Amino acid sequence: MINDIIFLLLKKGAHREPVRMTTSEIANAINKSQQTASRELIMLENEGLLERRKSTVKLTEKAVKQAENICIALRAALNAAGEIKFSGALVTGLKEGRYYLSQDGYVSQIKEKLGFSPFPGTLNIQIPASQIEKRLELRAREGIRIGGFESAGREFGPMKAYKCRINHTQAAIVFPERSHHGLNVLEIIAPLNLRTHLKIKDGDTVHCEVF
Amino acid sequence: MINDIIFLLLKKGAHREPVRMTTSEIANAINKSQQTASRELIMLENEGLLERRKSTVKLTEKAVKQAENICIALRAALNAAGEIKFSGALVTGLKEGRYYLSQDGYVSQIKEKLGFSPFPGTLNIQIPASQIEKRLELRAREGIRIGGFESAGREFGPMKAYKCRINHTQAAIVFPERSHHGLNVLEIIAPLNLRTHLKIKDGDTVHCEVF
DNA sequence: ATTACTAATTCACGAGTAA
DNA sequence: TTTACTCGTGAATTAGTAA
Repeated sequence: MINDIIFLLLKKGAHREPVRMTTSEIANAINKSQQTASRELIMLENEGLLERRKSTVKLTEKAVKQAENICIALRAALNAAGEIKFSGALVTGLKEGRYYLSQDGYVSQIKEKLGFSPFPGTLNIQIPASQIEKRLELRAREGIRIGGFESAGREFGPMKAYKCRINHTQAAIVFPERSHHGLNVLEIIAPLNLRTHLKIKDGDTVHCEVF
Repeated sequence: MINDIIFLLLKKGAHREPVRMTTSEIANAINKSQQTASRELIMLENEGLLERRKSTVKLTEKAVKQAENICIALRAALNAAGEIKFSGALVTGLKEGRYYLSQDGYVSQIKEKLGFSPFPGTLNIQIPASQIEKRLELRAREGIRIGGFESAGREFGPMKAYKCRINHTQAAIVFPERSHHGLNVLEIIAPLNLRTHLKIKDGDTVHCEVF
């Protein structure tokens, strides 16, 4: 899964700068013999995961990448558990949603991957700071990827979507990869105009349940 | 380090509800023989990391805690690289800081572990939503633990502290384990009255650099 | 001192199979 | 079916040393 020595070196900061550690010290730290530590270091070196220079060790970029991937996978697995619900006040956005959601590049993907044709416009929900951790948690989840594309010389970035219900109506939260909003605004897309359909206006509290 | 089977079960959501998986299926998923999977499951069961009931498996609280700790340690090690800086507006808190920081249980520990005698009062900095991710990152780091205690029949919870500089003056960020503040307020303690020392007032932008 | 080789040992693995 | 036992094999680990 993840190598003990790499984990140890990570904790010692060996991905930042070379760390002075003998094979015996490493062996001691991982509860193995000096011989095992020596052998493993040779193997890790051959795999290109670390570099040595007169009894200093430094992790390579490759090792860090590998550790990061494991970390992300673990986090996703651990979090994939709980239901996520938000509630916040309806606010008016910058009206760009209408423009983006009239781009066929987005529309066709949303139809295909989310199963509805989006109303041209986003609903913006301002969530309190207490829900921001949940927002980060959600974003760490797998989600549905809407790819970016180019159209009329302009570039449209990719985004991630999560199916949800807004006051019990089918919708989706979208996280554009390059968003103009801060962490406290959720952007919602839906097959119809939620404002008129749900009879809601700015300031009303809106509930959002991810599934 | 982290067990393949536990990782697999986590991905299958076995920490939420019992998951139906035979030893052969598990063996297949981790590229081992059915016999090895069986043996490992027995061992994990003996260690109290999972429970079985007619070919369903469920991870225990202990297993989840263990995985969480590994995840946090990994994240902390990986992130330990970058400097963390905050900047935000000085705000007035609930004035409880003064009360807490006159408790000898806290004062003596702060003297010992942070190396200064705290001015009785906290400085509260309101950070923008864009810095909340950094705040979570900081909290995932090791930090200096200030233990909880009881005094005069009242319970004082533990907290974590991180040495920092406020506008170049020595101080520390504290995270009470049970905080009244949301994620957007940082509480700072220092050896002197920072408001008068730095000549700052509510609304002024304050810079905080962790090291 | 430290590292890494070779040889001895131990322990993890999977085949076969019973329950 | 599935699970888990025994046991032979070999890979992983350590002891003993050389460099």
